Amino acid sequence: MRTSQYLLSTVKETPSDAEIISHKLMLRAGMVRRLGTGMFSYLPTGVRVLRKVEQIVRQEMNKAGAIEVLLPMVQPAELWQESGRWHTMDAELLRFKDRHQRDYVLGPTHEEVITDLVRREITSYKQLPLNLYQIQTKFRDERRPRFGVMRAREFMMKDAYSFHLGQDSLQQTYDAMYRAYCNIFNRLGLDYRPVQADSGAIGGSVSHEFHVLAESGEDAIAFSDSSDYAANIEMAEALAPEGSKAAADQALSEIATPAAGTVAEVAALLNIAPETVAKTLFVLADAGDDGKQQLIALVLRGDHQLNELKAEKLAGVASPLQFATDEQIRALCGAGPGSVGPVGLKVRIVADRSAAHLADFVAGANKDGFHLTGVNWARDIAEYEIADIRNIVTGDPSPCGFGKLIIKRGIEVGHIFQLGEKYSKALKAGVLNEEGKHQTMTMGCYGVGVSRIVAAAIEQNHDDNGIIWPDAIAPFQVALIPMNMHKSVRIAEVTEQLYQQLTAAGIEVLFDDRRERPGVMFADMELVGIPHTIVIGERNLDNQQVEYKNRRTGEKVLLDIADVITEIQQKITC
RNA sequence: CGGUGAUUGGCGCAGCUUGGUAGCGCACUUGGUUUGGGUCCAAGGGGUCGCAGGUUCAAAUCCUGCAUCACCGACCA
Repeated sequence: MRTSQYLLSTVKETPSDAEIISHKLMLRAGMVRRLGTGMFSYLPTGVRVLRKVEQIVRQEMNKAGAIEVLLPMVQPAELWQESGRWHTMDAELLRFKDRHQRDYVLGPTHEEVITDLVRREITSYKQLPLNLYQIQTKFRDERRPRFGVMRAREFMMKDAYSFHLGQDSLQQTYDAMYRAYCNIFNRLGLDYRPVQADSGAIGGSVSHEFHVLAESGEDAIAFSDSSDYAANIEMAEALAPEGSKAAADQALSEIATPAAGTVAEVAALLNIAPETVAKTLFVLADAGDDGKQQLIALVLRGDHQLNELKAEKLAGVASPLQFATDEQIRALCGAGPGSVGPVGLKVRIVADRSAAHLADFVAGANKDGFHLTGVNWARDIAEYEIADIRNIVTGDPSPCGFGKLIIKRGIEVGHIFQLGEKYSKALKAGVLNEEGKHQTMTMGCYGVGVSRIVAAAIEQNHDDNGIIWPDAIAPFQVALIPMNMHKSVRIAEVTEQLYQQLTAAGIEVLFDDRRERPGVMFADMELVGIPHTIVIGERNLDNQQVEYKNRRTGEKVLLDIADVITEIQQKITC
């Protein structure tokens, strides 16, 4: 490709609405333009990268035995009503009507459509297992789209859905997808980690997220510093503190703490560490027989944070998790949220493992402006349960039993999930089994955020001058930069010849034939992030040489013109 | 959805307090100059000042409403 015939569309200044580096660089490098909130037009350079990512995903999916399909983006409401998500998905689902006033949705995902397709096509267990995938545009009406294509409303996704007669078969495909995903991210050249994203519900570990590690990541991931353990921070188990609990030494006593509501204020006032203060939160319980929702007290160590997902999973806790209002708390405790504690409460009390390990601790007195010191479990609070309800913090022991946890940030670019029968049951998707009996299929689903990978790759690969593409997904592999081509016939001829040879060798070349000054060309090629550059100048031509420069390492070497093709082929690592 | 802020040429911004019908840099066009790291000089083209209404002799500027966009928060198979 010649720049004079290409739409490079690079810009010097950063549009003011770009926040993170990948968004800024994608705009500056002429990859995307914003059309509306969370909607982007892809310019030629952006499309090239997107297609590269797609192609790698496609190849690895095919290799893993999945079969490509293409499903409609516009889907009839009936299917969503059948699965129940017409009502449960709510605002994220973009709905609209056609000229006949029939309801439709813009597909945010395709479980319904694929399950409908398979229930029509598949009738016998002999046709299973089956793993179908597509690479297609999705639309989710996110409440807050941000970070450019990273969290856009319209985005490109690979989604695969597998169908099985039973759990064993599902597990096999799940494992195959896990390996395929590792292959994909290895080939993309990204620093990523598979992360446990769920456990429990069906038993074992049934969901993994694949995260590209980056400071700007929206998700926090807990890693063991001495094993392969990695889990979404929401899922990481917080173990009970080691050793036995200290004995109760102090007597229970009340102390005035005027104007001290938060743990930090109480700790400062009493000149004690926050971890010796217990904080008490109230959530609503499931409705009882009378239809009323009691409160449940959750007690945490002052320096810890409630993990809402863990709390929501506690038996008896209303789902979705709802916090009690100040009025409800006052009605129960006789005090405001800043002065409440577990002593004397007439409701169910759940203490976090670490909070339950405290002795002689401080807690609200259930009397405005007062706290209790010397509080002890059992002695002062007869009935309580112990559970893991907090977020892990750096330094916690790893649940795998090896090492301590460290927390890093990641961008979720893949998610594999064992769905079970959720959709196949709702849509009555079954086959006849060996006994000739109808059996509901078991499903798995496997997503890769294709457009998000593009942004994540930039987050991980850039410098002050712009993007540094891994070879596998670079829009062009080689940039040809001639010096003064328009004044030197010799330069023009050599460059033209190199362009022909490289292109003939199957290498993607961007030949900068614009009538621009060298600085402009260097800056643009670096901004766009082309990994390998060849500079053709008079000086080196005298020795039948050109200069090679590596975008990532900055390495510069002189190459004999005759060797350029073979040298470049060796340097391209994909 | 709540909070905050923004909206002036393709992009980045000034002008608004104190009303008098718009300016700078980049980009673009033309001519010259320069040519291994975003040259320099000159001359040009391009704007219903987000939309609607109001106040006023006069509104980018003051008032009201709306829209769009962004940030923080909540939310996110």
